[in-house]
Amino acid sequence: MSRTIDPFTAVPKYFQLASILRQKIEDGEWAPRSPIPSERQLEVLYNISRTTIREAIDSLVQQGYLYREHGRGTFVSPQKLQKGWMDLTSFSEDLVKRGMKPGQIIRSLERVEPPPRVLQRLELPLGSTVYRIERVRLGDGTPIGLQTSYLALAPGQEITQQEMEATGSLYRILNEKFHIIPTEADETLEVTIATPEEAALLEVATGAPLLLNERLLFSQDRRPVEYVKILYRGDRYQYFVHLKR
Amino acid sequence: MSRTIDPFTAVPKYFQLASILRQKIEDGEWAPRSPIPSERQLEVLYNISRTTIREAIDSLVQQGYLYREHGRGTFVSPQKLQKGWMDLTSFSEDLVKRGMKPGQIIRSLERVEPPPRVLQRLELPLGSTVYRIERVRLGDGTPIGLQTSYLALAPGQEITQQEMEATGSLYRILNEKFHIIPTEADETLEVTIATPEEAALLEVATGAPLLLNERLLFSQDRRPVEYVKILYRGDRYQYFVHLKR
DNA sequence: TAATGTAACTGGTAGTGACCACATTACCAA
DNA sequence: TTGGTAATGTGGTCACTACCAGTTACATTA
Repeated sequence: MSRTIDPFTAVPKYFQLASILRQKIEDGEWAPRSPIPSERQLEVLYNISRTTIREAIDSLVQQGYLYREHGRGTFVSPQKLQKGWMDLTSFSEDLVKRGMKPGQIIRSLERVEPPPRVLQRLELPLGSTVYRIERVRLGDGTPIGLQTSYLALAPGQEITQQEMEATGSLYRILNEKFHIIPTEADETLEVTIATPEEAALLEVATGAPLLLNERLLFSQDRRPVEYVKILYRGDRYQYFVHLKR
Repeated sequence: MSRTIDPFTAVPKYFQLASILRQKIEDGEWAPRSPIPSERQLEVLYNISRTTIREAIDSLVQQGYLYREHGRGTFVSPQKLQKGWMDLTSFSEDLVKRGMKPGQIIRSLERVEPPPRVLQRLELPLGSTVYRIERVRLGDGTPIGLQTSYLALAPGQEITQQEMEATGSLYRILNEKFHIIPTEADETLEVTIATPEEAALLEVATGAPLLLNERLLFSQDRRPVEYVKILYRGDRYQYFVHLKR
């Protein structure tokens, strides 16, 4: 891990500095609620202008690593060890955190013409086709959720079952293969009752209470990318979000 | 509505500019996905340095009003008309958006010694007292949710029933009276079953499915401020979040 | 002793000037 | 027509400078 700034690399200095500072925080070198060196001290320490220092600190404040107090200093946030929200809404990571082994059964993976409601959400013209992925999500081998994803991929942009099984993460495929970086999402949650079909797949009684989670994912430029509907077993799942403003 | 920058006010120029730009976006003066004037043009238009221009634009990008494209320009985000998340997690605002009239019955409002689990969440020593507010939330006059808030207020920091009824918003009181600005929150949602007492208050059958929402609110410096538990009627409530990363 | 004021910190705001990296366009040559 | 290329306009990065606005500690004063 670099402890000094390399002025010759293509990596911006503010980014390098932010990495160095983040490292010190994560290593526990700076304790929570303790002040980091003042901006003018950092100026001397790393031989960087205050403009750049502030840019680095700004980004860490934004990410929740630091907080500022006018006239007093900049302090280390008591960290909750949480990564970005994408990790948290990633089903697999989520389960691992709860000490369960994630798994999935891919029920279907194909290009389809979805219900008009889905097209409307994805802001696509009527008659468009999208990629649909139906999965049963497992925790320690037993069903936990029933997930249907609709991806706004142009014809020609395809995902194979091998890719899904190899990476396991749909978001990694979106990122690496199609250069789509999800940045925002709208989610709703409500309670519903299991239909006979859903009950069978989730191995619960018909009429059992379920948690219904719908998500609309947006990319960098705010274009809708994915519409997902997930039905969770009410007795085996707890939804978690971390909100920042 | 200020359409020009006042250099003499205490309000920072970047903030004034951000307000002006936000206004133009909200008024629809600039269409979604259309470019706003370039940073160099704004420099001339408002007689402000590019440093300040960028600071204003940065904040609007952060808030989701604009997005940048390197080499092309800065563009208006297709807005979903959503304010900050605090407004959305505010029960009243939430209901209004759905076309219902919000209401509440304050069942109790007092300083108590809460269960140890609550103290632990609020990072307070055993034996501490907190402010507890129990409310029934109404939509169009009928019960929708059962809310219990625990506030980490020091003895002496009190809230009166009149204040609660006058402002209606707990967060406004926190902000204006105690200068506490909530900036982050952890929330969980899960499905539960109504106990007889809960069923009576919510006017549903015992055993009816409910949506249980727990929230831990943090202030600027990441100190836990409020722990809330809300039980929603499963048939009358849908939880909504907007996520950014 | 207690009040107070001031100096020396902290982060916050703002301007200027320079150069880099990327995208688009117009134009020219093959 | 095609393909390269240079000009130009965009946001991205960085340095240096100046002053404002809170906070704190300590010396001074009443």
